[in-house]
Amino acid sequence: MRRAPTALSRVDPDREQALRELDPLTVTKLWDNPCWLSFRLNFVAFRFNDPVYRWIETRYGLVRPEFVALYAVGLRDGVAAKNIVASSGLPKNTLSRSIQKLLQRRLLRRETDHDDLRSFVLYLTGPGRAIFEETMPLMVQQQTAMLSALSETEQRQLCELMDKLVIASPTWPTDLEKEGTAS
Amino acid sequence: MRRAPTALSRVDPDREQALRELDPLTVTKLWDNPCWLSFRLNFVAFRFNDPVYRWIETRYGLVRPEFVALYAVGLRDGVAAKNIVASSGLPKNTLSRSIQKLLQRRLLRRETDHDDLRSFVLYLTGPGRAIFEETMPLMVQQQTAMLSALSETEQRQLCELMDKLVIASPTWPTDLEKEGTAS
DNA sequence: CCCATTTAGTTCCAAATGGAACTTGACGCT
DNA sequence: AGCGTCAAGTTCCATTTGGAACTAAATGGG
Repeated sequence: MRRAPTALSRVDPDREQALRELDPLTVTKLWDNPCWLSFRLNFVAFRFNDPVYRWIETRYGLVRPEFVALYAVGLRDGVAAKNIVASSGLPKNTLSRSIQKLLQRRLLRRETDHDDLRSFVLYLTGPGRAIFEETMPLMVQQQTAMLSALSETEQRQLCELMDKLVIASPTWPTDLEKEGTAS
Repeated sequence: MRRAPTALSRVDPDREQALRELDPLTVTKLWDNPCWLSFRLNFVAFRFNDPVYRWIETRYGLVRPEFVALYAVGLRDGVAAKNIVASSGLPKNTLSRSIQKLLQRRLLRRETDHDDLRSFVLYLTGPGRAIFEETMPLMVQQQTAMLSALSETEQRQLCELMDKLVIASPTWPTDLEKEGTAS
């Protein structure tokens, strides 16, 4: 149960380089960790998220859940808070507050949903869309930089593999459970 | 700039199923989002992290940064707080507190590092290791469940692709920057 | 058609978080 | 050696977070 599947053996100058630049514990978590998947996912995701959210914060004064909401509405006009909650994993009171702040700053606009009077439908205002459109290319640029270590073929492979995982996700357990493995 | 690279076209019953079970905004973020990579990474990582941390919390009363610390020491005896900070992205005061709590609960033990008297070297106690060893198989089980949608070959591919990304990571920009792309 | 249950969003408040300043030790540089 | 800068870990405190209770609307039996 000790090691990750990727062979650590091959003599590879890039790998040597990476091993030298990364903290020894990080190296352990990446290559000597039975849970290699989650740590690598989190690691790569963090290297995307962290610059993005820091930039958004310093540039627009929007904190993470606020940008999550703005970005969601930017992708899909007319969503409701419940959709952002479902798609982000953030608690609904956090998102409620974030949306309030975006409404106050006139980056978002909302109308009551005539099919469900409890609910509101959200839209970007002009300034809101301006932020979205200024940020998107930078995010894509960061993604491109991160993917540039992979060939075109490998990029497509990665996309397809992630795709398969995501499609299978409804079948995954939502709770850890001790299996009834006797003995 | 609108869509993700994965073809949405193919008639695929599993995909149909997934599209029906997921929130429409989630579907947009996954398949109609120029930043498909980060969202898929975050999505899959969340589906691992969330059950794990909820279980740890209800079972042992350890909150996320506490378990991060315990797990790190479990993987690599004798690390210091600074290593956990570097490898986790959590702020150092948060980890300082988490380690204090683990010390109080006698799940961790520490000695001053004789090579650097500012620093402490951390070890798991018996009860600490018991938690680590009880949790690890459940985490591996969750990972196995999540990977079971992929064939052996695909699992190896994914591992290798993530590997390449991680190895390239030291070259990635740590800040978003407007490129000087004229016109 | 009414009442019990669920759902969208908000409010409350105790607890967690994280930036900044601080303490103590290490590391260079002359 | 002596001194300025840097690093490991802690403490302080204003802000953010998120569980739980709440309001109002929808849903679904009987």
